[in-house]
Formats: sequence, structure tokens, C-alpha cells
Amino acid sequence: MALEHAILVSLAERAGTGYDLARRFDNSIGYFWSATHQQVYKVLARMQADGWVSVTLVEQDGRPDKKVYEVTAAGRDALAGWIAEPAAPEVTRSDLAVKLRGAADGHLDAVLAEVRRHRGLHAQRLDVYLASEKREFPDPARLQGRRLHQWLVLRGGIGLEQTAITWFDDVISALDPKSRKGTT
Amino acid sequence: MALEHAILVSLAERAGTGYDLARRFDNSIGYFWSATHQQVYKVLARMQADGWVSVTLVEQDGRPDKKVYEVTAAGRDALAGWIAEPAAPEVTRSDLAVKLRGAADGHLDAVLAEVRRHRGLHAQRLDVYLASEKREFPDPARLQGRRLHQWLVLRGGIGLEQTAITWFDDVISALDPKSRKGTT
DNA sequence: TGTTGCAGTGCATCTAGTTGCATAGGTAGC
DNA sequence: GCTACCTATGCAACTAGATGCACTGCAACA
Repeated sequence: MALEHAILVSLAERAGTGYDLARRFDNSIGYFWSATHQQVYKVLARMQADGWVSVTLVEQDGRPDKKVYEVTAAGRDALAGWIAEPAAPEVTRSDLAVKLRGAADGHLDAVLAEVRRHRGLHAQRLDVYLASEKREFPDPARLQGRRLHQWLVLRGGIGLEQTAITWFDDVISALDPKSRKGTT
Repeated sequence: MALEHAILVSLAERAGTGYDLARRFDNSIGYFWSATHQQVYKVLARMQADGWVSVTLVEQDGRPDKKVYEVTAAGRDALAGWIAEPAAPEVTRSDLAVKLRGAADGHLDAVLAEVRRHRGLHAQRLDVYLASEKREFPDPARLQGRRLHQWLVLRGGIGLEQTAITWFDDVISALDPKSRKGTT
């Protein structure tokens, strides 16, 4: 499990509320780790009980009061320990790959439609990543420290999306009868 | 959820026992969907209750009796329905990306060691995939039907591993002081 | 002779995460 | 004036999956 640690990383970059964190998990760090707000609140409560984060209640008018969380020294230690600890490589779980294998006897149209749809979604995501890179890291060669790390992670995401799109295109051109015209 | 469907796909390719399925999830289809034997047995029981699979008890001597599962017509329908049904794109969850972002203040050695270790693991996996491709699909241009689908899925896995390895190398050369010698 | 590994099935317990629901005031558009 | 969305927190119920354990009986190896 690593939501705790993803939260630690995010809070270490900047203190914030559960609500803030939930929004960050919709973009930024959320590109590489997802979480709903319920899950975030639940885990934050546990982290507070474990002494990994401290809370400051901020009263607001016009808006609900909020709890701003910060990483404690114990939290930083826990993060450092986790980083050093070897983790098992991620398990790839691809619905689409399973569908593709399952569609060997017919259902080709259905699976191709799904592949095209996913191609579109990933192309969108790639655009978001590339725009974010252009906006936030205009001069990658000079990056250092935190910004360099953030950029490297973003580069990883860009690579993944590009690979996915290339694969989708390969699948489409291999399976779509239209694309195969003239190849037989 | 899709373990049910992954099992349907695997059983549709060839009937088998829970034990067989668990082993297939350690390679082949397991490259893209993982499952422990406990999970497989649990889900098989539910699938049988739902009428997606039928069972034949095979008595053996010298070995434990076994239950061979086959996909029923209802199971095939369920699979077809699932294939056509749009699914949300996979959520990437990368421990390593989180670690990399979390290691911005020190802990560089620890995170680099992890990156190197993962690079090794992915290189191994890539070798397995490439060997499997060479062995099972020596002439990809002529593939059709089920074999073509299987090959496409394997190609996807190969692409992912190559992308991962390239990213690891980029990260190492960007962060390792040794690789940076002369670049400053 | 003892241990390890394979074939085979399964239960019991726990945890991470999802889904649905609740509450409440402010603001912005139609 | 109504609807819808934003900020902000959280509970309750459920599911998928992971982990640990249990039993049998053969074969191979040291």
C-alpha cells in the first residue's frame, strides 16, 4: 500500500486539507496514483493517529472550516524508510489486453471500438501531460532538485501514454479490415 | 472487476482446473492480469453459481481428484457483453514514481538503488517476453485469429517493458552524480 | 530418512479501495 | 427564484484482492 506515502509526498511539497489532496489526486500526483476523497480522509485520519501528520483547524466564514495537514518529523522518517525499502514491481492489469484476447472468436467490432475509444482517451491525457510540461518545465536542462524529480516523473507518464497510443494503432491496423485492404 | 472475465478468456482458450488457471496467471495471461490461486478458486465458485462455467470431476490415482472447468453458453454471453461494454482506462499506480517525487530532499541513493533494481527486474521480464515471442510466434506476418490476438497482446507487453527500461535509464542518467560527470 | 517440491482444493481473516449517501452555506448562471 | 456547482468533511456498506493456514499423497534429491 502506498496511498499514505503518496499523501506524505504531496503534503511535503505543500501543506493542505483533505479536500486539497483529493484535488491533487485528480491531476499532478494523481497521474501516477489515484484516490477518492473518501479514501483520502480515511487515510489522513489514520496517519494523524500514527503521528505522521499534524492538523491545524482553520475557521473560515462563508466556507466550511477546514483542517490543514502538515507532515511531522515522524512522517518524514516513515517516508524515508518506505523509499529505501524494496518494493515489488507493479503488476500490469489491462482490461483491454484481456478483452483483445477474449475477442478472438468474433466480437471484433466491439473490441475495435473499445480500442479506438481508449486511444482517444490516452491521446487526450498525453496532450494534458505535454501541455503541463511546456507550461511548467520550459527549460528542462536546467532543472534541479524537486523540480527535476517532478519533471522526470512527468516524462515517465508521457512515455507511457505514447507507448499506449502506438500499441493501439498497431492493434487497429492489424485487426481493422479497412486498414488491411491491399495488404492481403 | 475483470478476474471473472480473464478466467473466461483463459478457459475459452482451453478448459482447465483452478490449479491450471492459477499457473496460467503466473505466466501467459498472467503477464496482463494477476491472480493468486485462492482468488481463482473463490471466483470460480461464484462463476459456477452464476452458471458461467460447468464442472467435471475427474478422479485420478496417485494425485488428488480435480475439477475441470469449461465455459458455458451463458459464460460466453457474459464475456461478449463485457467486451462490448466500455471500460474506464486503467489507472496507473507507480510506487516508483511516488518514491522518486518523494526523494527530492535527499534519499537519492536509496531511490537510485530502487530504480536500478526495478530496471533489472523489467529487463528480465522483457527477456521472457522476447523469448516467448521468438518461440511461439516465429512468423508474425502470417498470424490470424486467436494467435494474432495473443501476439498483439504480447507486443503490448514488450512495448511497456521497453518504455519502462528507457525511463529507468533516463532517471539514472539524470540523477546519478557519476553519470553527470562532465555534463556540468 | 528427511526435506523439498508438485499437484490439487479450499477456508478464514484482513485491508485497500469503491460506491452511495449526508450535510451545509456560498456563488453563479438561466 | 431555481438549479447547479464549489468548498469542506465524513460515515456506512460492500467488494476485490492479499495473506496466512490446512490437508493429502507422490516423486525426487541428498
